[in-house]
Amino acid sequence: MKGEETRRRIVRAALELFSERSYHDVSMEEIARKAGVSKGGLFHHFPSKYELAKEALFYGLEIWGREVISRIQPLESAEERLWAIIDASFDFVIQSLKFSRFFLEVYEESLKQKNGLDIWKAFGSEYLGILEDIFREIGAENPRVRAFLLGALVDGFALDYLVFRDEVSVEEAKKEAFRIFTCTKRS
Amino acid sequence: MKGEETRRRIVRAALELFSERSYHDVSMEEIARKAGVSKGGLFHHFPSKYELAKEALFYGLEIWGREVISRIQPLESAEERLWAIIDASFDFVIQSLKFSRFFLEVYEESLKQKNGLDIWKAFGSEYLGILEDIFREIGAENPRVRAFLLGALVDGFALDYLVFRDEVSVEEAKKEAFRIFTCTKRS
Amino acid sequence: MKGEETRRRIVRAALELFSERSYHDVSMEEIARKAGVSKGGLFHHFPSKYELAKEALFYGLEIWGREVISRIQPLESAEERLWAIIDASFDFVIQSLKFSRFFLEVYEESLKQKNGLDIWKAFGSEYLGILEDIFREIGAENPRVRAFLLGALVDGFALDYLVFRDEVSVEEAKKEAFRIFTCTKRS
Amino acid sequence: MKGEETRRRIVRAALELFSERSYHDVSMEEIARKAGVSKGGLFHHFPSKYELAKEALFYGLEIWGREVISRIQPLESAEERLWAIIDASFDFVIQSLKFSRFFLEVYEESLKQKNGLDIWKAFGSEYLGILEDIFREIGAENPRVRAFLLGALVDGFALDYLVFRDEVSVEEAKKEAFRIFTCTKRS
DNA sequence: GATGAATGAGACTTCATTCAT
DNA sequence: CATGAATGAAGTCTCATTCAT
Repeated sequence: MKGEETRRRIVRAALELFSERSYHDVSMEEIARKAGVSKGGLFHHFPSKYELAKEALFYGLEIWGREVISRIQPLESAEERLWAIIDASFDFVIQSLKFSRFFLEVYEESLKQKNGLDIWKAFGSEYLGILEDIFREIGAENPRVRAFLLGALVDGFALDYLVFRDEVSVEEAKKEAFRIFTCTKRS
Repeated sequence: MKGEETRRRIVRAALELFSERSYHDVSMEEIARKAGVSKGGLFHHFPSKYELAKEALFYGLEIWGREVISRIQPLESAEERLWAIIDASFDFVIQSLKFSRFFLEVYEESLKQKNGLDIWKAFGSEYLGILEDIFREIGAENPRVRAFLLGALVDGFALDYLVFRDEVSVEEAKKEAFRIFTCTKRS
Repeated sequence: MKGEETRRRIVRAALELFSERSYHDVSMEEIARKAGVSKGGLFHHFPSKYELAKEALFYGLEIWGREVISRIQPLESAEERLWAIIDASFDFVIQSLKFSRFFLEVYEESLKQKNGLDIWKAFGSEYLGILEDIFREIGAENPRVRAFLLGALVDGFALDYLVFRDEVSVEEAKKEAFRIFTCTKRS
Repeated sequence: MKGEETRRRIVRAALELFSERSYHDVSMEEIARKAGVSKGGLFHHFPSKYELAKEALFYGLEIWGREVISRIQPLESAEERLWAIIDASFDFVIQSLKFSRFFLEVYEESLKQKNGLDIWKAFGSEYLGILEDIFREIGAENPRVRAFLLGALVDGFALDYLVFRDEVSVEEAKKEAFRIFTCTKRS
């Protein structure tokens, strides 16, 4: 199946470019060049730039998701699993610093589409579900909300770290995040 | 001075539009129309779209900053002040939901400029300094990092709330955030 | 190949327009209209106005160069060849009066480009080489410099003739130019 | 008279800028800044950019003309005077290399004006008259045309020298020019 | 399946010029 | 005399998308 292979090549090229520069700064022409396809070829496989970006984004998220899950699976205690997630998330964030920006941009575009928001919930819910279970085990008062906050923290960290990278140590940040998110005040 | 008044009108128009739609979706033409100026007039006051956006962003940040500080000032205990900040920050995020996106976009543009990152540090440092003092008083192990994490949480919250607004209650989020950020494990 | 044909049509349209009016007075829109292409089509074939102008200029120069060489080839004596060149050069200048202005304008633009001067040397050197050989045969003291001066004279003539066309006869100018450039003082 | 002084300052600023960069590349704003005047001030003194450029050009030409004449006056023989002119002209050309380009540009603009050509003849005729007298004394067959050719040579030299400055020595060029322009074949 | 020529709308920006103050 | 805010037309260029081959 030659088409499938081409399609994958396009998605990978797009993901790389979108992870480096902003949605509007990457042109279809450039993606085509990088993927070794003609411009027409792109539109043969994807009806629009937005659809391609969306697919590239989810491709990236899936890779990351699998990574996280594989790290968690062998672990027993909720705290260990939480640490593994924080560890993996923060690492991911600084490995592909601009990825979150890409996330936001695709999100931005999705707002202009009909029912554009729907695609996000599916993904987010799965992630939140895992965290929620962990926080419930730990004994947090409001596991769902705490899960949401950790997600937000990771996303925000991705943004801010770009600015303050020389003032904050990632390892310290992980430890502090772990510390506060495992906090269960009893009183 | 007539110029100053026009300039302010432009900044306000820009802020409004940028808070609603993305940087690339708002054209200078549109800003001009909304401000009641000619397109040329815009460039008389601002050398480029980016500079205008930057000014509009900082105009917005300043408003918000003043609001937060006025809420904090009368408060005595560190915990009260922390709550006031969380309260104000989350409220601000909800009120002008898209503002953070705008923040990110200007930030994005600034990466393309020479020394583009510098402008952020000044603002961020002031904010972080205030938080750091609070966390020191509270007795956090690593006040600087915790301050940074709260900043990140707020930024991330702004993003994610757009997607999950019907699943998460802002008030619950505030409370949970306050809970974990005031956590000081002694053990 | 359809693209090649369109490209040629564009170049020809550009040459015509640039030969009539100045670089800044001719807009890409106008060239597109004349070539029967859309504005975007121009930029599909040429990355910028400058590149298009450059190509149009060299297209014109090549036509002229071929003409000159075909006139020279059958001639034996150096003096005959010199006359043929002067004859052809002055004629060319009169025929396409504004062409030299165009030459100068592209040259002007090239100064703003990196290594912009390089393109001229190649062309100029070939032309100068031919002249130098002729002057050496004639017995000029400094054939290289004299070749350069004849080139300069032709270029300057192109400019000045625009102003003084009703005071100077081209044929007389040719003769006088031939007279002084064949001069070899022995003393 | 304060106005006169301002006017002169503007003309000088304009001349400097136009000698460095092209007519279209120099904006009225820039001239105003350099002259220490407001943009409105420029238009108070000159009705348009073209008129200002024209005045600046003639201001430059006059300076140069006076220089040449002062060098010639004390000289007796026609050959000495010719040498002085060639010497001065070539020197002038390389001192303010871009001046001739400026000349051409103003000329270009003048073509768009009604009766735009007239202004040139006056100046050119004076210059040509002086040369013509010299060539008549020397015994040239066609003094008028030869005068015209020397003018053209100088203008063309200005252009070409920019490209070939490292291949041609100005002093050699002067000598060779003098040699051929004093040539009087008797036969 | 794939190509790449072609489109056309729209973007940012520049700039000479005008005019109220 | 002088200012500088304001204008509006025009310019170059970008880019997602379409379509004949």
